[in-house]
Amino acid sequence: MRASVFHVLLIERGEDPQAGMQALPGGFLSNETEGVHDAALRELREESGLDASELHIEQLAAYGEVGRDPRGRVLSVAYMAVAPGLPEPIAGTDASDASWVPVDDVLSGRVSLAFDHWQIVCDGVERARSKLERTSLALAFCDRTFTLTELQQVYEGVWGCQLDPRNFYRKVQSIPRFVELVGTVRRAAAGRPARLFRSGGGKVLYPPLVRPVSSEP
Amino acid sequence: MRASVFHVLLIERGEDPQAGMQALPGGFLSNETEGVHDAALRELREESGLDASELHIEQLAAYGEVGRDPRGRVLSVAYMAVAPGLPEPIAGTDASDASWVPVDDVLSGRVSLAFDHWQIVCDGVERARSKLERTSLALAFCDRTFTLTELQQVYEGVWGCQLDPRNFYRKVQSIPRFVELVGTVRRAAAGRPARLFRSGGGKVLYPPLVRPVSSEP
DNA sequence: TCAATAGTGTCTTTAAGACAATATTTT
DNA sequence: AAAATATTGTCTTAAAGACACTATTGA
Repeated sequence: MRASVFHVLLIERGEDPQAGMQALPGGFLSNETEGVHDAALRELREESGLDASELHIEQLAAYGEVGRDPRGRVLSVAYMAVAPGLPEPIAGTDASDASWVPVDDVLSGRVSLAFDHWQIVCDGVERARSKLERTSLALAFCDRTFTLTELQQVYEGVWGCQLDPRNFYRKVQSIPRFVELVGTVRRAAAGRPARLFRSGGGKVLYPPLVRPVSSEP
Repeated sequence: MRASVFHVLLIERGEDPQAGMQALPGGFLSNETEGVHDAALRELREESGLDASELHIEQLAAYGEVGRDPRGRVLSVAYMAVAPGLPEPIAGTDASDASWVPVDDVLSGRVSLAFDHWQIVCDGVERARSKLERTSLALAFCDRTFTLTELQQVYEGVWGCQLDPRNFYRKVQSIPRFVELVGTVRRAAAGRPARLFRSGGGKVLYPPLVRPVSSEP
């Protein structure tokens, strides 16, 4: 299996301002009885067809400086949802404007985004990188059961570095309540079958899994 | 010198809703030409007399669930400013409704707050505790020059734990670009004068200064 | 010289980093 | 048997934790 790549879901804007640009899915709060969290779920569903109610989702920050949107001082509350590898959005549906883009292409500017969405992606990526160290967030990138190789690929993909599998195995299994062995095994195309793990229930990693220094230049 | 205590600035609300309750300083955005960051500085100045433009200030999060404010779905964008020990707000001024309250009194519920401000304080405290590990945020709690004892008291006060001064001295001075010796010395009432340090310019602590496990039960 | 505070040194334990070898599967 | 992947183990180095002692001041 090749290495996992950390992607972000983008849509192509259909309307001005910035029609045709790539952007994060989003929209405006509806009526007064909708909280910001629900609005985030609704907008994601409307624009990409994804239901994040079963995913890890957390608020990133609010963006409300003047000039970030030509319509005036628009206040955006950004959320980050985390999911394991998902299928491509299906053309011809509600989600046909959506696509998964490697975060590196966004961070580096190879894909440019509308408004200040580049900054929002940066903040989200840094949030994810940081929480991988001290929380079990990495499991949100995995299915309910997973192999340690898959878990390692999450860390490598998000941190953008290579980790030694032997040291990773030892470290991960030494953190109390991080992962827990389930009896079964996953059979791959070739090679020795991998043992399956699930969450050990712990939310805080202690001692933390500290990323190598190279990750932030 | 006795241990430092981590405080939060609260005001007594003068108007309904929740008149008379303790609350975080805040208010509404003014006109369309004011960004959220500037609004935070303005409200802090108006309600407490503090000028945070020279302080460390960062956004915490946005709070916008229904039911958090009786006036409807009010969206609050919370900011956290960090300062070294400050004088008591002076009675008879704009700031006379403001006071410094130990965060423990808020977290424990001994002092109860209006709206969902308890949650906001919790989030801010956790943000500070967490950033002390991997960033030089602790220096924002110190004057421009400081002693290592003072720095240790910041960590102890924010984390709510005791640290061994010998291990702390060694650890702090081993982190590249964290602190830097300045030639001079601070003379206290009694005892050996302490060497003064200043920021070493680094913003990221690597290796991190990990808090002991007891801090989060 | 005593009380108070600052700072250094040493030993032990634990975790991280760098490696090589063995195990279990499919083809 | 060969290729592919998973897993375990060892040695070295670095960091954390637990200690006791020395240094420099004011009273």
